[in-house]
Parts: sequence; C-alpha cells; structure tokens
Amino acid sequence: MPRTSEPGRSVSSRLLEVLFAFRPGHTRLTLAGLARQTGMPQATVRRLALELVRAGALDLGSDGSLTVGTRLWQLGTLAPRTQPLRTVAMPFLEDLYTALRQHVQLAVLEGREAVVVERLSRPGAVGLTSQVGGRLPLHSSGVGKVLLAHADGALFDGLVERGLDRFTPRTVTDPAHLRRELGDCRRTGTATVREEMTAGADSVATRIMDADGHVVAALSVVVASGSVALRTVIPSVVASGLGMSRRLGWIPSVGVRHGVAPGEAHPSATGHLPAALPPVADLPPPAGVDRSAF
Amino acid sequence: MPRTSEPGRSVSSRLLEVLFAFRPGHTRLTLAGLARQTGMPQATVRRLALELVRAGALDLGSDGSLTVGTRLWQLGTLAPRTQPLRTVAMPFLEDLYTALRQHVQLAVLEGREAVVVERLSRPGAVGLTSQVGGRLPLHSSGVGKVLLAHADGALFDGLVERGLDRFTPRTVTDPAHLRRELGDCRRTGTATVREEMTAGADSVATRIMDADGHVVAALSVVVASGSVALRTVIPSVVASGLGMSRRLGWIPSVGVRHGVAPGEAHPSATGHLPAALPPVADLPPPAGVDRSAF
DNA sequence: GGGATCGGTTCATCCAATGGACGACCCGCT
DNA sequence: AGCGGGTCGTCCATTGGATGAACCGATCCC
Repeated sequence: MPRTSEPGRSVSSRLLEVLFAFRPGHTRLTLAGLARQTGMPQATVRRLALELVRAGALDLGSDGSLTVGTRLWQLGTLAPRTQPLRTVAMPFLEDLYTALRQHVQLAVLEGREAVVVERLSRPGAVGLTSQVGGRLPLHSSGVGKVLLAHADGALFDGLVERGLDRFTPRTVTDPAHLRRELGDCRRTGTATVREEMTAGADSVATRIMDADGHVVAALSVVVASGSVALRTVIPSVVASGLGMSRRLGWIPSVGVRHGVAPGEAHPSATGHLPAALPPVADLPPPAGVDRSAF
Repeated sequence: MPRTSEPGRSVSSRLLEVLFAFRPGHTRLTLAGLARQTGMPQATVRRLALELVRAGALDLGSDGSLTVGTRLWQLGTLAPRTQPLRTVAMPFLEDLYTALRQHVQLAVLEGREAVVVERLSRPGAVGLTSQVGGRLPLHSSGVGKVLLAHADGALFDGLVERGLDRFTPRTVTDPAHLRRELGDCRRTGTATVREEMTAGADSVATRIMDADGHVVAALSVVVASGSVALRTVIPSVVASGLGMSRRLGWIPSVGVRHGVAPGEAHPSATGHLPAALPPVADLPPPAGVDRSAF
C-alpha cells in the first residue's frame, strides 16, 4: 500500500462498495460521483469501475457516465427469492389486476424492509409510483405488516428499538398497538391499512405460503382512499393469495408456520406435516440456456 | 503471491468470475462447485464467496449452498436498459396479451444474443417455457431478427463468421438469405418466423424505437404453429409497438435510425430531427427510496 | 482569465491476497 | 468398523498486485 493506508478494507469490499453505490435515485453515476460517495480516491475508483465495465456488470456511457449493465440485471434474475416466485405469481397478479383494476403488488422480506418483487399498476393516473425493486417499511404498509407478523419475533423487537417512523397522522407508532394488529394478522391472514404510509392510499394485504407453510411473500392491493369499500376486495385478494400458495406447493393441512409472536405465547403448532407435493419453487430450472421459445 | 502464481488476474476479476459463475441452470452452487467452475483453489473461492455473502450479493443457505441474493436482484433492477423500458412497456404488453391470449415478450440486444426483458405467458399449458432474463439467438427468433436488422452491420458479419446454428429444418442458416430477410425487416419494421427456433412455434415481432429513432427493443407474439393466421396478429403487434415507441418519446417524423445494413448501401437518413419530447426513459427517477405507495 | 470540476496517467511503496497443506467431517460402500 | 471420496474449514509464509498522492490536460462557468 502507499503512504496512507486504511487497513481492514479488502479489495473485494471496495469493489462491492462501488457496485452498491448504485441505488434507486442514483442509477447513473460519474467517476467523480462514485469517488465522492465511496470516499475512495478517484484513481482507485476508476480502476475498480473499469474492471466492472470490462466484466459487463456496469455499462460505460459515451459521456463517461456509469450505469448498471444488462449482464448484472440478468444475474439478479437468478435470485431464488424472486425468480420462481414471480413466474408463479404472475398469472394470479394479472387476474387479480384485471378483476379489480387496482394496483396489485407482491413483496418479500429483506432485512428490515419489504421489497417489491412485482407490481402491476393502472396505466392511467393514480399518484402511486413505486417501482419494482423498491422498498416499503414493515410497520406501515400492508405487505410489510403481513411479512412482519409472520417473521421472527426478534425482527419486531429490532424495529421497535429503532423506533417506528411516522409517515402520516394515521401511522401506527405505538408498539403495543402494532403488536395487537400483528396478532390479528396472524389469525386472519390479512392486513388492512388505511393511509398509514401515504395520505389517500389504502391497502389490503395477505400472506403467501410455500410447501412448508412458511410465509414467503405478501400480496396486496392498493386503492385510493374511499374509492372502494376495502371489505369488498378482501375476498378476492385472499383467494388469489391462496391460489398462489397452492401453486407453491402449500396444502391447507400444513397450515401456517411463522416466527415466535412478539409478546405472546408461541402459537400452538399446526401439525407440521411433511409436504405432500414438491414446491414449484424448488423444481429444477430448465437446464442450460433456455431456447424453448422464440 | 504464493509459490505458484498466475499473474495478470486481478482480485476484482476473480471476484466477478465467482459472481458470474451463476448462470441459468446453475443458480444454486456449492463451494466446491464454484471452485470447479472457476478453476480457482478452494481456499480462494471460499474467501471471495464469503465476502460476497457479507455484502449481501450472495445468500448462504443453511446447507452451505450459495444463491444470488435479493440485494443483487435489487441492484439489477436499476439497469437503465430494462427498468424504464419495462415500466413503459408493461401496460402495452398486458393489453396485447389480453387481446390475443398468446405469449408476448419484450427483448433487448445484449452482445450476440437477445435477452428477454419481460414476458407474459398463457398460464395454462403451451410448451413454451422461456424465462425472463433468458437468451434467444439473433438469427432464428422473431425478436432476434428485428434487433439484428437494426443493429450495426458488424454484428451481422460477426454472427456469420461464427456460423449460424441450425435448430430446426426451417432455420435460416444461409447468410445471403438471412440478409434479404433483414432487409425486408428494415423496410416493414416487422419479422415473421415460422418454426425456425422450435418446431411448432411461430412468432411475429416488431421494433421499438426511442426518442432518437433508435431501435432499443423488440416486441413479439409467439403462437403455436397453425393455430392462428400470422397475418391477422401483425396489425395488433405493430400497433402495440408503435404505442410503446411513442411512450418512449419517439415521433413518426424522426423515423427509424439503425446501423449500416450488411451488404447494402446505407439507407438514406430519414432527417434526424431533434426530439420534441423528452424520452420517458430519461426522465429522472423518483429521488431516494420510493415510499409513495404501500 | 481564473477557478472549479472532470477524466486520465504515472509510479514508488508495501500490505493484503494467495494457495498449498492439513485436519475434521459426512457420507456410501464393502 | 474400516475405507475411499467428497466436502468444508483453517493456517501461514511468500510476494506481486493494489494503492493513492501527485500531476496533466480539457471543459465549463462566472
């Protein structure tokens, strides 16, 4: 190393830091911008970035700007949490969307947030513009509450410890209140949220189970507040969710398995039967490059 | 370096080699498997892989297997070639799908192949099971021919040089024949393919232009051979394609700009007018983490 | 024209990356 | 039980690739 060194930082970590400097809202970065964000000297960033470009992970624009490359997008496509889930869920999402003509979305748990895996939005209007790949808070979104309710209790504690951000006057920020809601969610399998995240937007969410009965995702419908009686959309959302779960290999007798409920006794285990059917998500993908269609 | 060194290989290139060892059909790898694939010693692969896991790029299963992480999927989501294109195209894809009830897909050019960016498939049956993120050959698929026809002539030469693989008896492997077809495609804006890739599958494809008149993607419908008269679906495919192009900022007066045609004179440039409207694809994304909806 | 910012190049320094070796462990087979 | 084959995990002496301050030229804007 040169005169001034900062030990403890591996080359790999620097490379990954450069990669993950690309975030929503920072999809197009310059060399100088990267150097500023990462705090690394410009020469170092340059070498790393060019190496990423050479590998196809990043694209170098004619103006010198850097963007995430298609190659990296393809790589992300292989993520097991999203790929099989998406393909299974798509038909259900479409049907639900055509039936309700409202925003529908599918999300999974990632760290302390929910990540939108797929989303269908009414083309015209409506102020809701979240993106696939975007994040949502666990305590104030429909999908978030469903995922949180069925996650390990430690996650709940962690969230409370860090404090529950308030987004609107109706956001639930009282841990005890939230805990009660999560209990309801575990019992009913659904969560209803009214203007807790964004004023003017309500949401109905339900859980998606895999063959083991674990909640692997959450499905929700988002509507403009007051435009629809939420009670009327619940059945269709639940039905779609159960349909998806079945396609994932879940069978009703397995029930639902989830983490220890925060602040209450562990729910009496609903007979953990071995899965009778292999989950679709675990089916081996078509070997090699797929060429079965145009 | 240790006793035996292999100079010329940077740490970064090794790390990326580990990352890109994940391919369709190899989405779940063990440490030993990675070492075998990359040819690196197991100790080296282990360090790199663990570093990737620490950064969230890879997920480490309880059984020691490695998979692409959700974090990396999110990163790929930011790719400019896919993200804006997808959001713009989705409504059109859905409409086209509901109108035809056939497979519809959107692809972009990536290297010497076409990459499927989005796809809607008839839920029930039909043997076509390509995946989003999958690759298709340029010379024998509908979207491939469209993309190839409007790409730089050097790409055509490169493909011919490497040889045109035959997939079915009807695959066009004669360069002169293919060149004629590409000329037709440039004139009409569409390509029709009958069982050149897979027996029993036909396809109609059309081009998608951006504000500069450049062909940035291709849209296609795939149907079972003989199930539909292809001529009858062409208008709807073309209309959807033009609709998408318009949403991308394209205006008819700009025309279509593409690479030098292989083996023929450069098409008389169709007045390269400055774009009157900013292309949707270049609109700045919502700043920061998106929280505008549930 | 002066100041700021950008991309690009150089090069002496030296620490982190390397991989062979070894051990623990888990199978399936005899 | 013993054995071969396959994993995963750890150690450590060696050295060459990574590093970043310094510098250059171009561009832009006031």
